Amino acid sequence: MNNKEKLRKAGLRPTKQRMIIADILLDGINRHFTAENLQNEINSSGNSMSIATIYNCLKKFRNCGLIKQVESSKDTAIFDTNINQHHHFLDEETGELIDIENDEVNLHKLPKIPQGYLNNGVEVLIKIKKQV
Amino acid sequence: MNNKEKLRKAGLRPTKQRMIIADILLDGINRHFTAENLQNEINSSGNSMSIATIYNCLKKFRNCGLIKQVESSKDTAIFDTNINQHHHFLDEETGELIDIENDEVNLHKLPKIPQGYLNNGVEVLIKIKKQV
DNA sequence: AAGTAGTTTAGAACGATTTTAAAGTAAAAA
DNA sequence: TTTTTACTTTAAAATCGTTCTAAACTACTT
Ligand SMILES: [Mn+2]
Ligand SMILES: [Mn+2]
Ligand SMILES: [Zn+2]
Ligand SMILES: [Zn+2]
Repeated sequence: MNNKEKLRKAGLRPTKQRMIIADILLDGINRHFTAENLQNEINSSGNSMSIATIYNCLKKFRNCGLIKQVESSKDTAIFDTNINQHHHFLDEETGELIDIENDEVNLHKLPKIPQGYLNNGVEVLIKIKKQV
Repeated sequence: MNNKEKLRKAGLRPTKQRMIIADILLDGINRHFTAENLQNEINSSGNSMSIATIYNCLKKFRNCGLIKQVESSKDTAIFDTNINQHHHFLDEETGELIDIENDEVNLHKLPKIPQGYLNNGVEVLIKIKKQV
């Protein structure tokens, strides 16, 4: 399925801008990135785009499940092209995230989900720091 | 150990403002809160404090390990008085966090820590959503 | 082709957080 | 105790990521 079809299937009009972003993000290589990172990639690819459009687009892509947003205590939103359930290493010093595939973690015992709620995904974060 | 001693031990001068905050946060009851939540509690206690001081203080407390900051994709920082290693349920709709004690989770299989790094803490986040 | 609903954009606005710089306070030195 | 020093608090301004506004544009439908 090409990117135009992916956008259509997600219910999004394949505009020029969304195609530019899809071509960058949906190339099968997983990455963690900010809106500014993406704008730099867009610029490097010889295109340009308003930051408002980039935010609009990332929000749409996220809400359609084409990308994810990572939980982060940094003040800049971090997005993730790996939409499979997976986990992360986090170097808190640098903010660097490294993917951990789902089958590399095994949760043996899980607490009971609170009354009236459903489990909607489990994420493991392993904080790491550089060895001295 | 009283709060004045706790601050001294953490290397912080026990100023009037830090004592007011310590009296609210270090009462043994665990909570998740924002800077604004804390300012409201300070006001309710008959005191008042500049928001800059509240941020200064929260940063110092966090860096000293008296409180933690939670990983969150919301744009407002969320702090946690539970400084033990523990986990969370997160209702993504409301942002509500519920503590999971460390012994309620058992990680059977963990990936190898990347070369040159040390494990610096594991956090499990269980996203939950209200049952329909 | 014409209509319409959705999209892009520059720039303004917003909200959380940090910075500034001056006044105040706690601890150390005398 | 007084003096000195470094640290802290504050209001206000600045900063920065993100969202909003409203006008121009474009994709899709009729
Ligand atoms: Mn965040
Ligand atoms: Mn912000
Ligand atoms: Zn990832
Ligand atoms: Zn907690």
